[in-house]
Amino acid sequence: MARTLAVIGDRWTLLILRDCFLGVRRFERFQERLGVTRHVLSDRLRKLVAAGVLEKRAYQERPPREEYRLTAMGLELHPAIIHLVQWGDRWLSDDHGAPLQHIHRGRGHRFQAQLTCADCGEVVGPRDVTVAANPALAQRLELPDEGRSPDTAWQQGG
Amino acid sequence: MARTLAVIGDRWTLLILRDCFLGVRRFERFQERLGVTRHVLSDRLRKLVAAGVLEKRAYQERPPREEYRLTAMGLELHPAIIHLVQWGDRWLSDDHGAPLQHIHRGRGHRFQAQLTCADCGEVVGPRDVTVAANPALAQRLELPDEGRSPDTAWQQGG
DNA sequence: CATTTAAGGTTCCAAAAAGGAACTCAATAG
DNA sequence: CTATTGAGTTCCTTTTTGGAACCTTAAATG
Repeated sequence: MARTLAVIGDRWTLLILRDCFLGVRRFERFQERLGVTRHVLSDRLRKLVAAGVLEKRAYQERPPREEYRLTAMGLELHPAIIHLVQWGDRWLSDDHGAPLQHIHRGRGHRFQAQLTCADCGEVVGPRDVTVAANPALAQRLELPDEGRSPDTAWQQGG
Repeated sequence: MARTLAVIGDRWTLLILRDCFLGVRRFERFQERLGVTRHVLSDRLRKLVAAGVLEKRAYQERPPREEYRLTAMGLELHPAIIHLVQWGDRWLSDDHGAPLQHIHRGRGHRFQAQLTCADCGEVVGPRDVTVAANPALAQRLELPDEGRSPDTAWQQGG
């Protein structure tokens, strides 16, 4: 998580990426849509390119103009971004609901995100996922132990 | 997305919530695990409680001691957090891989997150989801139009 | 009784990041 | 020759962080 946040964990980066998924590619468009200062936008785009999340390519040569596109790495942020957006739509909407709805293309109905296990296809909730130390590594990280195992410790019981 | 980021969009909040899902509940534990300054931690916890993502409850009265737990709202961030963690594990791991692995409890195998449609159960990728203006709202937001419709504009097509 | 320990914070000041507005550069349009 | 567009930089002010010390309640120790 710390690694992920080092790349996308600041006030603007996820908004930039969200706009990328909506088709925005150009500096001026990001700037006018987000209201971020040009300075910060320039910095964030440069870092995203350096991290491999976006790539910069010329879309014309005279005059030289550049655009930013999601790489394969960037495209794989899609599930996380969808879930974050839908969480906000669900819990933080004002009276009228979200301004945009997600649609499942090819099916035509509304798209509601759901987390499943790629191996067995089951829908999973928070209590269905637990963690284990990577056997390939020495134990670098001590898990907290306040009398419960970590897999149940999040529960509201008590 | 802007609404979501107003709640969870800073350098520390998602790390705090990740630790919540790992069973951490107490101020001191967050502080020692994350290395965040007490000042910032105090501020973030207060804001998360105010937003309804965490709740503060006493776990003993003499001396008074408090702990922080995920609410229903907070628990629903689980899919987003899982996806973010797995994205980092996949794209940003050093040579040895992630320190922790996710396990599908009750199945016993590794858990690999996958985004599906809650309506029809299909696995969906970036190109399967599109957006439409909420019909219940006037069109407040102009989508970018650089010669493509937004649903295909993200594609790498040349 | 004075001291120490523990949890859960505040306060204060220096350093880093973000906001705002103007300026640059290259090329094309009028 | 002047204005415009796209994509940035530069400079300066305001906000946020980081670091370290201090405070409070209450029990435990000597």
